[in-house]
Amino acid sequence: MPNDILPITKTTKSHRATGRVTLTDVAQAAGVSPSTVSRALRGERAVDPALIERVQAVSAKLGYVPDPAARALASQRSNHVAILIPLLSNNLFVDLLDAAQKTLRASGYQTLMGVTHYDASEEEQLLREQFLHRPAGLLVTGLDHNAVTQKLMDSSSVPCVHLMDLPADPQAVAPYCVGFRQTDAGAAMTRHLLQTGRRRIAFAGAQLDPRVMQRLFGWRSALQEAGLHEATLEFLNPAPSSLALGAVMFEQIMLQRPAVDAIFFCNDDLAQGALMAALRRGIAVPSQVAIAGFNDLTGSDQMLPPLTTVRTPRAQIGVAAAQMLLSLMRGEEPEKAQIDLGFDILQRQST
Amino acid sequence: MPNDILPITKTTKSHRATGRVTLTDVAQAAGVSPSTVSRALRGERAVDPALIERVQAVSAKLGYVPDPAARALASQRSNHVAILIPLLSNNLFVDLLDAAQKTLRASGYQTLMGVTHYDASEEEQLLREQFLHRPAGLLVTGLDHNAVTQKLMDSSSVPCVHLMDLPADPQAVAPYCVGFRQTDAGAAMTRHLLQTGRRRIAFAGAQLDPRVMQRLFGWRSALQEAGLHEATLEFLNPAPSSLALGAVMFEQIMLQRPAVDAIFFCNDDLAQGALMAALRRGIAVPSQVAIAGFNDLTGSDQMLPPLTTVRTPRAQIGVAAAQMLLSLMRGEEPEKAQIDLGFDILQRQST
DNA sequence: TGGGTCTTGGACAGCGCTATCCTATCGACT
DNA sequence: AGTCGATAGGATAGCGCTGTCCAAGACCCA
Repeated sequence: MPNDILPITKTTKSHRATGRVTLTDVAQAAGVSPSTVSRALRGERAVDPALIERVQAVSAKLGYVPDPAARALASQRSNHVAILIPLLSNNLFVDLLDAAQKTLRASGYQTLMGVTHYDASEEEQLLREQFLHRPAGLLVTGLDHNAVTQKLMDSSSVPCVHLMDLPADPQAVAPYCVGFRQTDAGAAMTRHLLQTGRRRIAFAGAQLDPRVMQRLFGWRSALQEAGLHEATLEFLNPAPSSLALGAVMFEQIMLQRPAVDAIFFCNDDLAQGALMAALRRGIAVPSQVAIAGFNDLTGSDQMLPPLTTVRTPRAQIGVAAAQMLLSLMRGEEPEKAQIDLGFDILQRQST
Repeated sequence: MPNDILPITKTTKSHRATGRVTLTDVAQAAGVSPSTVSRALRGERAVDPALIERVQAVSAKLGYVPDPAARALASQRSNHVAILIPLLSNNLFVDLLDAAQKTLRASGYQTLMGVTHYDASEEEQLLREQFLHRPAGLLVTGLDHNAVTQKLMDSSSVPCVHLMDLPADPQAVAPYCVGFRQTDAGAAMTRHLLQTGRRRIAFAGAQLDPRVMQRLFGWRSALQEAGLHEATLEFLNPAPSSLALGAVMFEQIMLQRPAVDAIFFCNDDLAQGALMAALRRGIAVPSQVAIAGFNDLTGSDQMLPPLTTVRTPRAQIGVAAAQMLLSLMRGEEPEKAQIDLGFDILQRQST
């Protein structure tokens, strides 16, 4: 024999170096080609029912699990869904994330979370990073994005659903979105306060993100309608909202405009802080001043007095948006491109 | 010519079908081999500094971005880090997630979040799913896992850091973990209450996860030390903690044991709910009964009276655990396998 | 000056899948 | 019977990287 040098023996020639059970292993064990296994397992194209069953049995016996990385590389798409939210420190978004994540996972998708901190350039950067993973879909908060972000989304062909907001013009050929009309909600709460006989209704807003601004616009239009709007009743602070800030804003308002008879806070944490401050100062709520919040965050029903607020369907938004995205990812056209989940005025004792 | 059939013309033979700028494109443009580009960009092995610079310049000019899926497939590891937390509805874990996620992202890692709902089999299932993505590292809450989960982690060779808890025996050849001693914290708060002259100190716990139980043990041992422990002072409820539950438990305790002079709640949301209930009932805090909480959640300083609680370093835990994981993923051995970040008793007016 | 080590670049073979093309078989209809 | 189309399986070529092996040159010391 010319070949006197022993060939390097592959000790386990039937096994991959990685030790992983591959599609090929299943194919060999089932006596079919890898293509067939791939098709049988994915339900792609027509495969003989008996074969499908055999392949599934073999693959279960061997404990085969498809490799997402190989899949992503070969098919140019992954089972990731990116979700961009502004903050993790606002329960509102956490509820949204929780609901969306749960719904997507039930359909086999992995959620990639990104926190934008209300920063357009951070949003852009996050989107770029997420797109590298070839997400199958995208969930993004709000409708306002900078031009580059918008272009990234438009040119990517990744299905995208927007959360929380609805476009001002319902007729517009708009993106897919699930939410409610923030402006209407702001106006509705203001009208509720008017109905309870209030006449000097202040608006207290923090963070000043687009949704807060829309609530402000709603408040304005309702007051203008009633002929009661004054610019000096607007108290805006760009800092993130919190109980502590609510307390501070409350005291500031009572100092500057002692005659206000209602304050509409743009978020419940502010309103909760205000309620606590009122308690400390001995200011009677609602007899001296009514206090209203927004979002019905946890604890608002436990306040003294319990807080009147706007109940917003954030968990439902998360679920509905995820479901819409799921159908888009299946290549279907959802029944409605825009879903308005509405809101409720939750009247409690603070107004 | 025998070949009278025109060959299918590759219209853009220099471009990939996907249109993506690949490593090979960069290599050609820079006049080097793909291997060299790969090495230059990753800082792997020694490459001529001048070459590195040229490759970087070319790659920046072409806008090259490595494909994570291809990378994961070829190298058998990804830039994902899996993080398992029990709940998203407890701010404690959200803070942890936020901090860890931020730290990891700064080093180029993508966070894959998993929510276990305190369910061992869900934890196991999540871990299996996450492992498919070949995470570079794993962050997991607590030290208690079922046998299968433990085996999965042990046999995976994925570096893993445990959050929040420390093993009872500091000498044990233990896993990597960052947290503080829950038992000590429970005992410390109890001793604080004893120091303020309280003698009938109840413990109110919800959720009853391992950390709550350790706080309970701390409370027990401190009271036993003082000869003041009674089993009937323990009020435990497996429901998730919330303000509403805190209010209910408070009223229940005041009804069953009207003579208690202090209640130590296992979490601030319970304590906050209790404080609100006391306010509604006109029960004086702290003169009739002192109330203490745990975790210093947002709003505890705004209560009436402000809540005495244990400040726990959850954000720091997230950061430190992420940093420890980063060094493990670099293949380094961290200075300490266990980091105790301690806690503070935050005395406010409720005790 | 000769052999050894160290350094640096390239060639090449996959990683585990999917998509595309191709072939064989079957039935139906002219 | 012959042609056509539809159906179901297989062969093959990548997807875009990395890890391993190899070779060429630089460097060093005796």
